[in-house]
Amino acid sequence: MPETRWLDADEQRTWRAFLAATRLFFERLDQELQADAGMPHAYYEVLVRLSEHPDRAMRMSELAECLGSSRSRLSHAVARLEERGWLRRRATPADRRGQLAELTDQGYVALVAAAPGHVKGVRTHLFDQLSPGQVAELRRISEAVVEHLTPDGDPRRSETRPESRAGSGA
Amino acid sequence: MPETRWLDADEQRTWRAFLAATRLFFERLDQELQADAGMPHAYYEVLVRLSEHPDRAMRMSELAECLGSSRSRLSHAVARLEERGWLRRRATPADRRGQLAELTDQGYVALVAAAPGHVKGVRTHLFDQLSPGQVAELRRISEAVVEHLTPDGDPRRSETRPESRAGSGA
DNA sequence: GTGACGTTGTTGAAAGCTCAACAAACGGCT
DNA sequence: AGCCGTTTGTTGAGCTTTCAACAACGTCAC
Repeated sequence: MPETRWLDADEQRTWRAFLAATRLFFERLDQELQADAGMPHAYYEVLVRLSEHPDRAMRMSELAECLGSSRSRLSHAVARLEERGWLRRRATPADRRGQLAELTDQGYVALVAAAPGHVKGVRTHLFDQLSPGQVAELRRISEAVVEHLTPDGDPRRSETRPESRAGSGA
Repeated sequence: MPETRWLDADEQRTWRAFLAATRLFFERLDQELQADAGMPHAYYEVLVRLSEHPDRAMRMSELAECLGSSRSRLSHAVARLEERGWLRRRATPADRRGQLAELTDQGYVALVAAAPGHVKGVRTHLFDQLSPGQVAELRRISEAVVEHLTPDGDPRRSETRPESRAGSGA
């Protein structure tokens, strides 16, 4: 086994700052969303992705993949969201294994109500704290990490274009 | 209520890349740590902080603060870690409310065993994917976000210096 | 068609986190 | 001393995530 290359003082500081920043940021975002809209960020993302897709419906597996979620997690989440009436499940036409998750009108309303506060949080706690150059660099950094951690041929990479913009923004 | 400033296409792309990167990265780190050392990253951090402190012991409240954790979360975590024999709780000398969390030898051994694999993960999945300039920028970005989200007078900001380096590295 | 293998989605249990409520102890004030 | 507000740490319930197991279906070779 090769010798361990420990983090030097600078790297250590970067690493801890990164840990603190992401933790503080995502916790804050989650708290705000929970308080304002009664849902965790993970659920919000489900609604967003559905709202951007034709018919506001998507196959479970496709949805899981573009969210970077496990099938199990999505299954549980969709069950909860269905209880609240924010989406419903339907069978797929061609594949009898498949399930479609479809956003309901009620779910769309909940999304539209939640979106402004959420976008405001993202701006206030992230973008507004950075210079334009830092935003650009953050994107390159993020894309490098995603590229590294994404298995080849993963469709997630080409799913990043904005689709319809209906009631989302984040 | 002021008009919502939605994310434009560029911001949207940055935001989604950032989401994907942090999710992929932290999930991977957690999986590796769970597989190699049988603990989630949150627990690993507890052991690290204790190992860096004099006597390998810290007050619960201080520990919670420097970890950016709620007292409740820490309490549950410490209970679990105590069950495994990786730390123990002791009363504090001067304050009868206080509890000290103290790393055991067994806990130290577990930490030393886990550290190399963890540091390797941090390098492989983060630092090695970035140029030196990007690492520096990531630090500035992170520190800006931390500064923004940290209540004034929060001691966390001055807790970032490397203490002893004993068996940690991350 | 049959069989082997991969895919899809769900389920239940265990683990971790959040939140609100709480008891115990501290500190300052009168 | 007594009182009041604050701090400390814990607890239990509820919720989300993980993990392994599973049933149902599709696909491909034969």
